[in-house]
Amino acid sequence: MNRPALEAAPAAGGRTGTVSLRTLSEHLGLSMASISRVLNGSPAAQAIPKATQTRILEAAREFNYRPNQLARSLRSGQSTSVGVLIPEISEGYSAAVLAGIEETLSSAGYAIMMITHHHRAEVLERSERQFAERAVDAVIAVDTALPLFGPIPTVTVSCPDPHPYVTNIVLDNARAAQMALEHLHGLGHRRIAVIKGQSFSSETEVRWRAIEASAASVGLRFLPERVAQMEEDLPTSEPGYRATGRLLHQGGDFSAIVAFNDMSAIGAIHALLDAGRSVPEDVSVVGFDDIALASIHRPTLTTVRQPLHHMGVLAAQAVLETLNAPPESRASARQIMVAPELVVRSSTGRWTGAESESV
Amino acid sequence: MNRPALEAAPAAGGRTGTVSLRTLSEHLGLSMASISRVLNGSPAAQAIPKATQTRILEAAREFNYRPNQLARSLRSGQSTSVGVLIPEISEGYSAAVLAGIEETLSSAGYAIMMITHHHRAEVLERSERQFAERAVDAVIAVDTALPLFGPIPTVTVSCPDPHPYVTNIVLDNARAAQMALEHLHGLGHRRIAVIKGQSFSSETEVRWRAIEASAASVGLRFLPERVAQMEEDLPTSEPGYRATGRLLHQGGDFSAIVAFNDMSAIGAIHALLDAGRSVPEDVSVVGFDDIALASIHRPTLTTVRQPLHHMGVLAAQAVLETLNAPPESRASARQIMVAPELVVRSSTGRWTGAESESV
DNA sequence: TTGAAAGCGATACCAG
DNA sequence: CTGGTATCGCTTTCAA
Repeated sequence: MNRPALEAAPAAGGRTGTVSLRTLSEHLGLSMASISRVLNGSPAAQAIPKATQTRILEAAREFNYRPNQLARSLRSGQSTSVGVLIPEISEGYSAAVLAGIEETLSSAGYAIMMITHHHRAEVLERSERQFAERAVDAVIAVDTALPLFGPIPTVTVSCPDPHPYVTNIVLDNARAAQMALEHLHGLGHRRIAVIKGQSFSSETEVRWRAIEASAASVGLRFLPERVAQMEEDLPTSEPGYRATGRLLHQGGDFSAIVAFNDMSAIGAIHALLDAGRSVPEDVSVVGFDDIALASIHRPTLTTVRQPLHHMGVLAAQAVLETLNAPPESRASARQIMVAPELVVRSSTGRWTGAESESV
Repeated sequence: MNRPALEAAPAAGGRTGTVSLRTLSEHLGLSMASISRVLNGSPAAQAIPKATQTRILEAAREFNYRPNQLARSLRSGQSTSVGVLIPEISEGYSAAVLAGIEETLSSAGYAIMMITHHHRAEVLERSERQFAERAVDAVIAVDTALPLFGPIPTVTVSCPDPHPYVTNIVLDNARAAQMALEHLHGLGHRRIAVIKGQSFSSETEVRWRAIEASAASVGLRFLPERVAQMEEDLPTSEPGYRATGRLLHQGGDFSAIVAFNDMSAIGAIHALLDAGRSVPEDVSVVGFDDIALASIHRPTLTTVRQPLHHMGVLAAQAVLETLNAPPESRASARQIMVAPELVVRSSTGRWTGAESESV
C-alpha cells in the first residue's frame, strides 16, 4: 500500500493526484534538477535564462505544486522545524511565551513541534526521543529543567541552570526583586512575608535568593515564619491561597507579601480577604509576571512585569540566528537578560486613560 | 554539504554519528529489511526466530537507534502528524481546547503542527499550504471558519457551518442558551440584555439565535436597545466592557445580561461597577465557557460551562479514529454535540467545601 | 527464514 | 546553461 498522505487539491484543468517535481519535469521537458534550482532560487539558478525560469514558475503555479518538505528535509538534513517543550498550556505564563515563539517561528517558515510535559520526567525523556526522531533543527525549552539534548541548538526560557552551549533567556531577577522590595519598603513596610515557588519550578531558587538579597540591601531579613513555599502542582491560584494560609497560621505578623507570581498573589489576596484582612489596606501584595489576569482582577494587582511575549520572541530569534549562522560560529552559550518593569495598579480607572502607572 | 540535522547522542562505547538501519545491519550481519520488520513488529516478523529478534532489539537499544520519521513518512505516506489551526493562544478558550488536543495526540505518538491565525485571511490560506507541504495526516480547526482543506480528514471544534466530510465538535447551544435564560427567568428577571460575539467568531450567530429562541420559550423578546455586539478583536475583557457601555447608553433599562462568553461577562461586570451599578444586586450577569478566570474573579461568575478541555480530547479522538479506519469507511461527516452545564457561583466559600454548585 | 532491490520526492554533485 | 545520477533512511514487494 502506498497512498500519499495528502493529495494536492485538484488544480486548474481538473488534474488530480500528487504533483511532484517529476510531474513538472515531464510537463516542461526539463530536468527535475533545473526545476528544483529555480524554485528554490538557488545560486546555480542564476545561470538559467529568464524565459525558462518564468515557464517553470508558471507551471508550478498552474499545477499548484507544493514541495514535499519530508523529502526535502530527508535529503537536505534540515527540517525547518523547532521542538518546543513547555510545562503546560495554561493561563498566563506559558501561553504568553508560547505565543511569542509561535508567531516568530511561524512567520519565518518554521514548523513547531510542541510537547507539554506537566513536569513529568517520563514525558521529558520521551520528548528528547521524539524531537530526535522528527529531526527538529533546534529546541526551545520554557520553564523546564531540561535533560541534556544532543548537540542541537537549544534555547531555554527561564531556566536558571544552563548547560554550556545553551542560550538562556532570563528575567533579570535581581532587578525584579529589588523593584518589589523597594516598592514595599518605600510604602513603609518592614514586616514582609514571602511566598516561594514550588520546588519543581525552575525559577524558584533564583528568585528567592534575589528577594533575600534585595531585602538585605534595604536592611531587612526574612523571619522563617514569614516564608512559605507553594507545594501543589496546579496552574491555578490555589497553591498561593494555601501557602498564605500557612503564613497566617505561622503567626501572620506581616503587612506585605511578595508572591512568587501573579497567580499566587491572587491566591494570597483571596486568602487574606477570607481571613478578614483587607487588601491593600491591611496587607499589600506584590506579584511577578503581569499576566492578563493581573489587570482584570479586583482588587487589581501591583506586579513586577516580565515581558513574557517578548521573551518568546527573543527565544525564537535566538534559534533563528543560530540556525542561520555557519556551524562553526555556533559555539558559545549566551545569557540574554530581559528587564523587568514595576507596574503599580490602583483599582480605579479602567480603559478611561491611565489604567496603570509604570515606574 | 550533507550534515545530518541531528546526530544521535554518543551511545555506549563512544560511537558517534547517526545510527541508521544501515549501521545496525552492518553490525548484526542482517539485512535492513529484517531489522525494519522486527523493529516495527510487522506481521512478516513473526517468521523470524525469537533469538534473532532479541539480538536485533538489543542492538537497537545499545546503539540508541532512533528511526528517522522523515524517511519513514516519505516512504509510507503517513506523517503521524496533525495540523492544528487556532485563532490564538490566549487565556481560556483556545488554550483549554488546545491542551486537550495536545495531550491526546501526543500520547498517541502524533506530532502537532500548530498555527495561530489571529483571524487573518492570509494566514489561513498560508496554513493550508503549510499543512500540505508538511503532509499532515489530518487537520483540527478550532473556532475557525475554515477554508476548504483538501481531501484529508478534518475535524472542527465550534465551527457551526461544517462542510461535508468534516466532523464537527460543538456545544449544544440550544441547551446552553436555555440554561442561561431559565436561570435568569427563574430569578425573576424579565428585562434582559444580550452581548453578542464579534462578527468574526464562528459561534456568534448560532448562540445568538439560540438565546433568542430560549427567550421566546419563556415568553421574552429582546428589544433592540438591549442588544449590543462586540467589535474589537481582543482576547481580553475590553470588548465586553465597551459593549456594555453601549447598552448603558442605549437606555440601560435591564436587570440582567447574557454575555457571549466569560471574558465579555467580566468586562460587563466592570462596566456596570464603573457605572455605579452593583453586581449581582442591581444586575445579574451570566457568561459562557467557565474559563479558569470565572472562578477566580470576584465577584465570581455564574456561567454556562463548556467542557473545553474535553472538546479538545474529543476532536483528537475523532481524528485518531478516522486515521485508524480503512479509507473507504471514512465517509460521513459527524456532528458531535457536547452538553453544557450551568455553574452557579456565589462569592463566598473558597476551597473550603462547595465552591460552586452545578445544576 | 532472510535478502536484494525498487522506490517515496527532493537536492547536490559532476559532467558536458 | 542543463541533465544525469547518487543519495537521504526507510518500507515493502518479490525471490530465494
